[in-house]
Amino acid sequence: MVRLPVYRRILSDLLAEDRRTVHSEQLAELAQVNAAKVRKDLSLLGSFGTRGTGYDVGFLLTQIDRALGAEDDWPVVIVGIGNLGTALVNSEGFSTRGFRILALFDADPAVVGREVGGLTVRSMDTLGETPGLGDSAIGVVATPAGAAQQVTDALVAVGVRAILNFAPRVLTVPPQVLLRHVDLGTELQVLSFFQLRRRAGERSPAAG
Amino acid sequence: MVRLPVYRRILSDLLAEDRRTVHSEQLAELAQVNAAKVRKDLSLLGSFGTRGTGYDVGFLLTQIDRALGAEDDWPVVIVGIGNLGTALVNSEGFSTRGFRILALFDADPAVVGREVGGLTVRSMDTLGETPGLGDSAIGVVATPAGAAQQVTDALVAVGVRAILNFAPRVLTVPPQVLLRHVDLGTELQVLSFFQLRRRAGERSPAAG
DNA sequence: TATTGTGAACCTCTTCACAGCT
DNA sequence: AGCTGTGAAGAGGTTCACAATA
Repeated sequence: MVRLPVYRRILSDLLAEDRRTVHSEQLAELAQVNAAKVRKDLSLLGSFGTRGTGYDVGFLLTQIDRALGAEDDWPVVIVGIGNLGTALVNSEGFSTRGFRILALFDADPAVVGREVGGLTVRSMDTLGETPGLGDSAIGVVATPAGAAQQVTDALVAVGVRAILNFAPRVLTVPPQVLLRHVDLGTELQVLSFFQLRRRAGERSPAAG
Repeated sequence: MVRLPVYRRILSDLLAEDRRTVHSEQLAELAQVNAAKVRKDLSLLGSFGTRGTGYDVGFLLTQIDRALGAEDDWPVVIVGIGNLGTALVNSEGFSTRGFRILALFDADPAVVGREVGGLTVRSMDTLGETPGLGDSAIGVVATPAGAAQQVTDALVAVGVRAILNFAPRVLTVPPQVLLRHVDLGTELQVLSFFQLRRRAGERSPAAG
């Protein structure tokens, strides 16, 4: 389920605040969804709640991690170590929860050799020599739009079967490759679209 | 519709390649969706296709822009000018299509005063003095997790009614504020989740 | 002929509502 | 009494399939 990572984030925050238990209504409010949905989602993992009390935060977290494969080992390679790539390297979520950054690549000779987050940035043409880069690896594209497709092809060529694209360019991949696109500008557009619709609703409540 | 920005991105790329027309099947493949869905989505905007031919790329782009409010003016303020914030400032999608970066803020005195993308980073306590910061403004939170809620409260206090959160922390906002969360680590988890499920399906095809 | 636009069927996700457990 | 887990109803989104049309 696509909402599990959201619950995970919430539970993790709750745990940091020493909250031991939580019930579906509270989770629902924090996740901006309906309480029944939370219960249904969580019941998919098994019956981990206690009637009358709620869910044990720590235990639920463990169960979600299991479901998300966070106990597996997912090697990650990041291509394009500009501002965005650097932000990703240093982002907590990229080196925990089963993910392990294997190598960083960049085409720019000025960037190659630089140390970022404890790893040395390597030249793109050494991609094929990366040890541990099997078909379970996830490739992250954080290059400018112009280089994105070429980089993607290179990743696919060395056997990467899952790609997370942050470049503002539509990519094409063979059918066996899983592709997910996060366009930062798109997110902004989605937000303004909802805001627009909401305002329209305010002006003409009958339409709601 | 939440897919319009995706079509927009594709059309924009096609236009850059001098493609003048496109039909629903092609759009569908690039957007990784079904052709009927594309047609239904687009027909919502009006009847802009030509039977037997397809859609005019440039014209369709204009129509999507109109629907997305890209002809409106959306002032954007970004708080947290680290690697991620800097990437956002420089990202094409944040200064085009109706968006206009109004001001940049950071709490770190070492960052305040620095020039990023043609704008001078300002101190957080000057937030309230930003001219043009009405209730149509969008606030972007790109701070570390620890500062995110506090920054959000400050944005809400000065009248911002739409917030895009990139910090890995669940935020709470009053009901009248629109909140959207992009957690970069979450995206990675969603990808690995699908990959996990796909592999499970390969091992036991009966389950699919 | 090629492709759109769309009613209708279908399906999946969401929400309700409550029995069942603690 | 409080809250989960879930069948059933409902809503919304997706896909089919084809008439309409360039």
